[in-house]
Order: sequence, then structure tokens, then C-alpha cells
Amino acid sequence: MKQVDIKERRKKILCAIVDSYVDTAMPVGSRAVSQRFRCTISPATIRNVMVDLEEMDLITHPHTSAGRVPTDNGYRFYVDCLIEPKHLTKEEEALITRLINKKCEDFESLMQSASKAISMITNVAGIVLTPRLKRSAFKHIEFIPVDSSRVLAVLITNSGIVKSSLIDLEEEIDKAELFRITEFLNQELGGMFLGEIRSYLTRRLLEQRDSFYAFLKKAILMLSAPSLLRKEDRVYFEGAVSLMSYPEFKDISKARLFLRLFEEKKDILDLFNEDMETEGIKVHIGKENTCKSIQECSVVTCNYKIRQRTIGAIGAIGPTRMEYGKVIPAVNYLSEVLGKVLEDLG
Amino acid sequence: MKQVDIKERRKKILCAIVDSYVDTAMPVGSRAVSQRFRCTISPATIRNVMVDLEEMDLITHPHTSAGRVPTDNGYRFYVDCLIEPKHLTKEEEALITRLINKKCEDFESLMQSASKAISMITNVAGIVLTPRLKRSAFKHIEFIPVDSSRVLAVLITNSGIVKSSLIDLEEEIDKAELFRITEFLNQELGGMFLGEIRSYLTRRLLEQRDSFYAFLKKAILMLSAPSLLRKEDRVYFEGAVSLMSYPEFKDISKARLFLRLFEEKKDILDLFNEDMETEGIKVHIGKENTCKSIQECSVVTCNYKIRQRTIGAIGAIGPTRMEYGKVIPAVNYLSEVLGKVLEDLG
DNA sequence: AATAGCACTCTAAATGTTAGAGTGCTAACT
DNA sequence: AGTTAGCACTCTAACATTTAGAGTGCTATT
Repeated sequence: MKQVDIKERRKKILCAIVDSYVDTAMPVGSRAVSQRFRCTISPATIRNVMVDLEEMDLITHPHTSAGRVPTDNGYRFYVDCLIEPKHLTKEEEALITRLINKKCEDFESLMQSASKAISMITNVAGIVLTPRLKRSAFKHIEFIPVDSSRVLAVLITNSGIVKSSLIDLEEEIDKAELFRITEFLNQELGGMFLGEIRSYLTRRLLEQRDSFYAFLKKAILMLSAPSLLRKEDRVYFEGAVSLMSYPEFKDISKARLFLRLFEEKKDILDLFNEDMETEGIKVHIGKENTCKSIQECSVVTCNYKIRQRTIGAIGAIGPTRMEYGKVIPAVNYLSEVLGKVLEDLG
Repeated sequence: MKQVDIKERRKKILCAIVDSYVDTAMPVGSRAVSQRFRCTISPATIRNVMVDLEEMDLITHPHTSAGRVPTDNGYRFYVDCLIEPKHLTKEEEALITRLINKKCEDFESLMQSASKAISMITNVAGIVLTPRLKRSAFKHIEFIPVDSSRVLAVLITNSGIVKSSLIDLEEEIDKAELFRITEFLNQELGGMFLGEIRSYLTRRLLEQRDSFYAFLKKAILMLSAPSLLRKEDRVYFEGAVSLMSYPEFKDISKARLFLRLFEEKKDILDLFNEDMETEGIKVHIGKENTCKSIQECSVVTCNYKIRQRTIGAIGAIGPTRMEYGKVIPAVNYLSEVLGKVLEDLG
């Protein structure tokens, strides 16, 4: 019973330290914590608890005579056990709907608005990955002859992505055949996930022979433009610049390290692609990140879906000292909104 | 005669100061300049000339006991009179061709490679504006029925841009009519500049009557999707992060001011759009820029063309202390290359 | 267990000091 | 004349020194 009580207080004090540090970015002294509890606990007592928390590697000392700062472990504990999922305010939800709806007819602006919305609400950088092409479903394809030997393939998916790719056939185009191929593909592939199309068609090819074999082979060829089915995903990244005013980045070399993510988005892509495999909110704190350039940052990600199927991911990134209680519900809420809007669009 | 001689030397000394400052970012002392001339001129003499140059507002003093630094006027004079247009080295040209050709099948990557190429060669940030839609020529349009009342319009231009836009017709689609409209538009508009299409069709509309009037009106309606003919241009911006290692940006607030361009690209767009009106290289130095966030930067821009017609602009941006002698030919060369590649693509 | 008191530690800001880079001026030289 | 050498002077940047105060850890007390 007493034990539980102690633990409870430790939690409260840790919570106070994290909250205060997140708010002010200054190491938190025992006096400051005491005041947070309206002086119901004296600084000396708090100091004792602080020593315990420090032994548990939940907080540290920058130096002897400084206040305490949460460690990565401290944040982890805070995120896992201490914050209850807060909800967004009505105003915040309204802001999101406004931002998203204003631009929802155009795919690019939609992605941009979504990442901007995250960044505005959380005060950290917002990230949105375009729906993964492989996970999108085939809706329609059309081939538009451009000149005597070149064709523009236009692919429409259920996630609202329209991909086009110029295909050089290196021979005269037979319009009738082009038409038959189009008909065939649209009939055959409707609703299929793009990632499966290639193997499906190759399988079909093995079963066929003679005249239909040649036809099918040509159809496959038409889909093989590199940018059509396996185009790399894009990353929309907003609000990173305003992060630069955080004291964490007052050292320009740290700022640069972080901003590099901007130009070299592969690390982000890898991280998000992996997180996409599992359901719901994921939080990566500081050193938990394998990627070195964000080991003083935290990343919050969430998958988003179209018709129950995960198709992409969104997230937020900022210094470990971020308002997890706000960031997590914001990312969560936006993943739902984005899924819905894309569903309507597709 | 003597007068001319003096002026000639002033020029040489200014040139030395600019070159040295561009190279080292340190205020240039009389001794350093003297050494640049292999001590053929003594520091004392140079000091005298420096006083003259300072009176002409071509150089300044950060403080009494510091070396000299070029003013905006100094750079202006340097750019206008002192550097002769250097050519790119073979290696640099090769690098450009390599970067560009690797990605030229895909429009987006082409733009990105072009701006990256500028940034790599000049060591400042590279900027590429997508071809302005209004200045591009109509090549082909296709309407793909998506569901009972919605159609996807796909527009192909001569600059390789493929724009698509979902159109909600709010009534059942008559396939035959859709086909006739497509035929009509493709026949009628081929080669026309997109900026002229709207007014052309409206003019035609006034001449017509009865059945054809209704037909034409519907055709116009089909082209009126907001993102189809008047979609805003995109800005590709590469290398800004590596600029951050310049001493000019060691002050984080200056860095932020500059990076804001990244997220808010309107200023860039305005500047480039204006420069696009005139032919060839334009250089804006420091305070010459109306936009406040780049008043300690210089911008070098150049239009690029398809079939003799200006269609977009590219450029470079960095601190006023940039290697103009390298940046100018690089931007110039890339504008030519980009035009040619786009011509082949379209 | 909780608290008050006190000596101790460490930082950050303020102040002082110094070396050296660079100028401006004057007088001498060509 | 224009050019140069010499020298006193200025200013900064870097380093050392001092000091106030925030915060701790420990011990004695309640």
C-alpha cells in the first residue's frame, strides 16, 4: 500500500518534470516542481524522489548544480504510462477540416494541406507519405497515342492517384489492338492491388498459348514503364523551418543535420514504410531511432487506410521534448480524416 | 592616360578584393591584396586605393581595424564590368548531362535533377520552375469516364507536362458526345498556347448558334476544371540545406529567414515570373531584391525555351558572396540544356 | 517519511586583459 | 605626381577572472 503510494508520487513528479521541461526547455529544479504541486510537497522531498528517478534512468543532470531533464527512457515511460490520450479541441478539429476541405479536389494540395495541418496543430514538423502505389487498387487504365510510336499510359487508382507515363513502343501503333488491350486490362484488373498485377499477369501468361500469348505479352509490356507501377513514393514535409526556432536547434550544425532529412528523404521513407506494417500510433523516442540524424528527435507515425486497407502513413517529427499529449491524438485524428477524404476522391 | 591607368588599377584591386572575399568570407586587408599581386604593389598604396573605392561605395569597413568587404554596389560593378563570362569545364558539362539524362524520362525527376545540377556546380541553391502551363502549347486531350457522372481529363502539352483533373459533370455521361467533344477539341486546339484557349473558345462561342452552341458550351465546361488550365507552377529547390554551412548563416535567425523561402515559395515565384519576361541572364544583388528575406542574398535567373518560346525559368540563389563567375555560366548553360531536353520530351 | 537548514558545486554572465590584424597619417623616396 | 615605409592608434576576438545565484546533497530535526 505504501509502496504503491510512493510509486504514485514518483509518477506524478516525473510527469511534472516532463511537462515542465517540455514547456520551458529549461532543466527543472526541485523548487519549480514543488511549486507545481502548490507547495504541498517540499523541495527537499522532491529532491529525494528525484534521486530515485535518476537511479531508474528516467531523468538526468546536465551538471551537478542544474535541474533535471527527462531521459529518453523518461519520455518513454511518460508516453506509455503517464499521459492519457487527450482529445483534440473543437477548434483544432475545425482547423483541420477547413485546411483539408479547401484543397481536397487536387491530390497534391491535399497531401500538402494534411502535413501542414499536422505541423500547425502540433508545433512540430508534419509528414505525409503519398499512398503507396503497390497497396492501391487498380481502377482504370487508358492509353493515349501521342505520335506514331509513342503512347501515354494513364493509370487511375482507388486512392485518387493518377499516374501517367510515356511509353515508347518502337513500332507503329495499331489502334485496334491498343483498344483491345485497354479493354482487356480494364476488365481483367479492376480492383486488383497494383503490387499483385505483375505476378498475376505473368501467371496468366504461362497458361496461355499461341495468338493470345502474344497479345498478353504485349499487354504486359505496356504496363512495364518504370514509373507506372513502381514509382517511388513522395514525402510531404511541412513545418520543419519553424522548428528551427527551438532551442534544441540553436546549434546550427544540429539544425543542418536535421534539415538534411528534407533533401534526403530516404531515411524518413524507410522508417514510415516499416511503421506502416503495424496498426495505429507508433512513437520512436530519441536514441530508439536507428537513423542517426534524428537521435535527438522523436517521431510519431500512424498508418492511414482506404476501405480498411492500410495504404500510407503520416506522422510528426520534432525534438524529443515535444508535446506528446497533443502530437499523438493529432496524428491519429489526421490519419482518419485523410483516409476518408481519399476514399471519397478515389 | 594616367587617369585610365588609375582606373584600371582600381578595377584590379576591387576585383582582387571581391575574389578574395568570395573565397574566404573574411574581410580583406591591404596586405592580403598586395600579396595577390605578388607584392608588386605595396599595402600602403593599396590602402590609398581602398579609400577611393570606399568613397565610391564599392567596398566598406565592418569596423576601423578590419579589412574591406564589397558592398552590393561593389558586387554589381564586379558583375557588370569585371568578370568576363567564363565557360564551364568539360567535367562540369559532363556532370550536367549525366544528371539530366539519367532521369529524363520522368518529368518530376527531370526538374529535380536540373535544380540539383545547378546546386552542385555552383555551391549555392538551385531553383527550377516548371514550364508555365499558360505558355505551353496544347498537344492532346483525353477524357476518361471514371463513373457514371465523373470524367478524368488528361491534358498533354508540348513541354512534357501531363495534367489531369477530375471533372464532376453532375449528369449522366453520353459516351458518344464525349467522343465528339474530344475529337473536336483535339482538332481545334492543336498547337495553341494554353493561355489563349479560353478566350479563343469564348470568341468562337459568340459566332455560333443553336445546336453547335450547346455543344461548344459543353466543351468549354469540360475544360474549366480549376486545376487543368491554370494550375499554379511548382518550384524545385535543391541545395538550400548545404548553404547553411556558409558563415553568412551561422546566425540561426538568418538561416530561418532564408529557409522560409523553402516553405513559402511565393516570393521566389514572383521574382522568377517577372524575370521570365526578359531574355537571358538576370542578376539581383542583395538589397536590389524587393523581397526582404533575400536582401543579403543574390539571385541569378535565366529563362528557358521550347522552340524559341520562353516557357519557364531557372536560377540560383545564395549569399551575395557567391562565385558569380561560375554561377552565371552554369545557370545559362542549364537553361539551354533543359529547354532541349523538354523539347525532346514533348 | 518528510522537512528545514546549510555547505558545496557549477554555470552563465559580467568584467578585465592581451595579442594581433589592420588602418590612417605623415614623411621620405622616386 | 604617385608610391612607399614607418608608426601610432583602433578595434576585435580570444582568453582569463570574478561573481551571483540556482540547485544540489547531506544531515539533523520533526
